Amino acid sequence: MPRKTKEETEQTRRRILDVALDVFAETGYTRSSLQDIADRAGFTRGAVYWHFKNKADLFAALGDDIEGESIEAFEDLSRLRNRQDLQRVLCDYLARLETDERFGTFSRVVWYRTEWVEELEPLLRSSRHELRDLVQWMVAALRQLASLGEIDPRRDPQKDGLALYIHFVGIYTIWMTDPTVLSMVDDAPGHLKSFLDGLAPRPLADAD
Amino acid sequence: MPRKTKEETEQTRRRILDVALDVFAETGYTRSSLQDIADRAGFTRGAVYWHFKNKADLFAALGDDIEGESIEAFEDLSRLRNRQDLQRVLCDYLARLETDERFGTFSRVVWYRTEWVEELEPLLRSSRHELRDLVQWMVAALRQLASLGEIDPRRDPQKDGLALYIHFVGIYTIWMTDPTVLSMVDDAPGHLKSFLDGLAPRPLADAD
DNA sequence: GACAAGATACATTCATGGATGTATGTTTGA
DNA sequence: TCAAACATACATCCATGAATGTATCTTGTC
Repeated sequence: MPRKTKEETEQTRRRILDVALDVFAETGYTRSSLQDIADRAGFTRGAVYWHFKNKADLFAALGDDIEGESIEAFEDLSRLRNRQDLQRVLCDYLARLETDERFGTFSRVVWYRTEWVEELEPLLRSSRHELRDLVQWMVAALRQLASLGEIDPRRDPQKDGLALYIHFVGIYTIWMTDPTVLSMVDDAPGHLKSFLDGLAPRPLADAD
Repeated sequence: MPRKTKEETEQTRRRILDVALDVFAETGYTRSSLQDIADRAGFTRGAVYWHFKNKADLFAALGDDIEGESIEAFEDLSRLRNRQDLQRVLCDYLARLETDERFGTFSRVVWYRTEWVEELEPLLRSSRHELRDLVQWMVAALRQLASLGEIDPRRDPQKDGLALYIHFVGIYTIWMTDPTVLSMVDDAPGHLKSFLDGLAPRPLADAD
């Protein structure tokens, strides 16, 4: 039954996107066939090819749809005024993985259900690389906070940035590979806070 | 030219294994074809099918060949006598990723070049799951050290075990996704040591 | 406001290629 | 000479992508 309402058309597009995320999460990107996606969405491959150029394009559309401006929180350093701001940025991102199911699932697909191949580099770049570049951002963030007197000036921001990155990636990866081990909302903030507090100017006597 | 010496036969088997590791690392498991592997090894698929049942079997053989008794270091807790022992076990494992190139490459293939699918579960289990189960081991290890007076008894081994696991997985993952960010041999020990030292009975005054 | 005309939103079909697995050669070392 | 150690050939399957079919919504026109 062709030629539907614009609204119906948009529904089928979203339906395909939703099913694709599930299928990718179950089967992995490479082994997922457009046939299977179309079947489970209740359409044929014709519908998929109408809305998306091919599987890679479908995957990219999924990313655009889900990620949106998620990582933009890491963009502007100037807004970081104290350690708590930094903690909030990091924890908000982590918490969203748990809160926003589609975001969490998609991230898991990107990291652990998709074999890295050159063809997919531009698609994975947005997700994988942004996370990879986070070290630099963290070092810069710590420098910024140090200049504001929020961090002991005698510390090495390079080294602390790496340590912070280790914490972040560790939490990220553990949750990715097994969400039952820790909770992004309940456990992550405590770990990051205790680490960031350890960077404070005076060890434990800042009762100002 | 069939019917070779036993030694020659073993050479082709190893050659196929070596090439397979390279191909898997480059192309990813799913997209690697036995055709490509055979070509680059200088044989035909016939040779591959002679030595291995199929691709999954080849992958499993690779794992057996490389991993060997690598994780057995984590087996017996009883040998842990002090914090340094624990640090050594962890650091040795991490360092081996960098030192033993085949081990490092294979681990990367398992985690980041292979889409998780049911068919491969028994194969990935040995690598992925052992790492996943490490939390439990770490908690137990910390309990053991606490009973030996190596760790402040007022601390929570459950929480510290998770924190240690976060460190370990963080370092592991960062190196996996980009080995240039940190060195397993040079950087990892320092990070783990400073964490473990923080668990000592008396904060900073144990100059016994 | 009714009615073509054309575009849309798919379904169907087909051609192609690539990968797998198996069956069958073929040569030579033991 | 037999069987090991491959090479070759073959049958099968499945996914892709494009081409084509088609029914219906939309739009312009009177």
